[in-house]
Amino acid sequence: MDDPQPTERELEALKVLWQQDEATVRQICDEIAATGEELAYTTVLSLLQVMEQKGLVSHRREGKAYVYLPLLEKEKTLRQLASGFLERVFDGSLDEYLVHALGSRRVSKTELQLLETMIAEAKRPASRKPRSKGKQK
Amino acid sequence: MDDPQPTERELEALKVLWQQDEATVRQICDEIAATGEELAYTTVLSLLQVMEQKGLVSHRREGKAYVYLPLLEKEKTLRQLASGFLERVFDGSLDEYLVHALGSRRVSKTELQLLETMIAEAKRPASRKPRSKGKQK
DNA sequence: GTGATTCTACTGGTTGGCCAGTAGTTGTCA
DNA sequence: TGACAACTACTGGCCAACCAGTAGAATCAC
Repeated sequence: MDDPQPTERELEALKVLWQQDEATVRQICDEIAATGEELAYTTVLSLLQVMEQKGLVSHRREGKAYVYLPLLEKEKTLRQLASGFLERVFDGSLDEYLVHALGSRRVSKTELQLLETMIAEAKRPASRKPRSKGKQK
Repeated sequence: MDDPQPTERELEALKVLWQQDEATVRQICDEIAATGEELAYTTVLSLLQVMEQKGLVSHRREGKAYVYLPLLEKEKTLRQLASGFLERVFDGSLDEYLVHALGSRRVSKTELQLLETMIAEAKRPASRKPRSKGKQK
C-alpha cells in the first residue's frame, strides 16, 4: 500500500533501470526501442518525470545529461505485482492461476524441474528461507 | 487478439455473470457491493452497456428488467489474462512469476499437492490432456 | 386511465495514462 | 565568443476508464 504500483509503460522503464542499475533518458529510450516500440525522446523523458513525481525513480545530473535510477526494489515490486494480479483476477487462488497459465503454453523440462524444486522448498514446514532483504545483484 | 480484454471493473462484472450464468443489472450491482465496493446502479448499467458495445456481454429483456449474459468464455479469458500478464511483467518466465508469487504468501498443503499433481500431469511428454472445454460448474 | 415505482437511455464530467511538440538551457568545440 | 548539438522544461492533446445525474419508458396496482 505504501509504494505506488508502476503502470505498464513505467514498468518497462523500470526494467531497463533494474538491468543497468541506472541509465540516461537516451539509453532507456534506445532500450525500449529495441523491444520493438519506438518512442520519442521527449515521451520517455515525460514518463520519467512523472515517475519521479510518484517516487518511482530519482535522478542526478551527470555532465549534460540526467541519469535516472530506480527507487523501487525490483523483487518487492514484482512480488506485489504478482500477488496483486493473483488476488484481483483469480481471487488469490494460485491453483486457478496455474491451471490457466500452464494451459496456455508449453512448459519446458527445465521449468518443470525448477517448479519441483520450489515445491520441495515450500514443503518444508518451518524452514524460513533467509530471504536476504538486501537481495541479489 | 480477437476478443478484447476486459478491464478491471469489467472483469468483476464478468465474474458475477460467469458464476450465475446470467444476471440483471440489479443483481450484478448487489454482488459487487457484496465485495465491499458500492457502485451506483447507473454506473453498473453504464459499465454493462460499454461492455455490450465491446462484445463482452449481451442482454435480453425479461419482464421489466434486462438480463445480461457473458459472451466471453471464462476459461479462455482467464487464460489470456494469465498469459498476458506473464508476458508483460515477467517476460514469459513462469519460474520468475512463481518465485514471486510464492514468496508473497503462504501456500497451503492442499495447494502444494495440487501443484505436484499438475506438474506430474505436465511431465508426461505427449499426453494430451483432454482439456474438456466445458469444464466444471 | 392514473399514479407510483423501477427500470433503461442518454449525456456529461473527471481522472490518469500516454504521447509528443516547442521553447529554453547547457555543454562543447573551434 | 559564437554557434551548434544534445539535453530538459513546459504544455497540451487524445483516449479509455470510471462515475453518476437526469430524463424518459415500462410495469403494476388501483
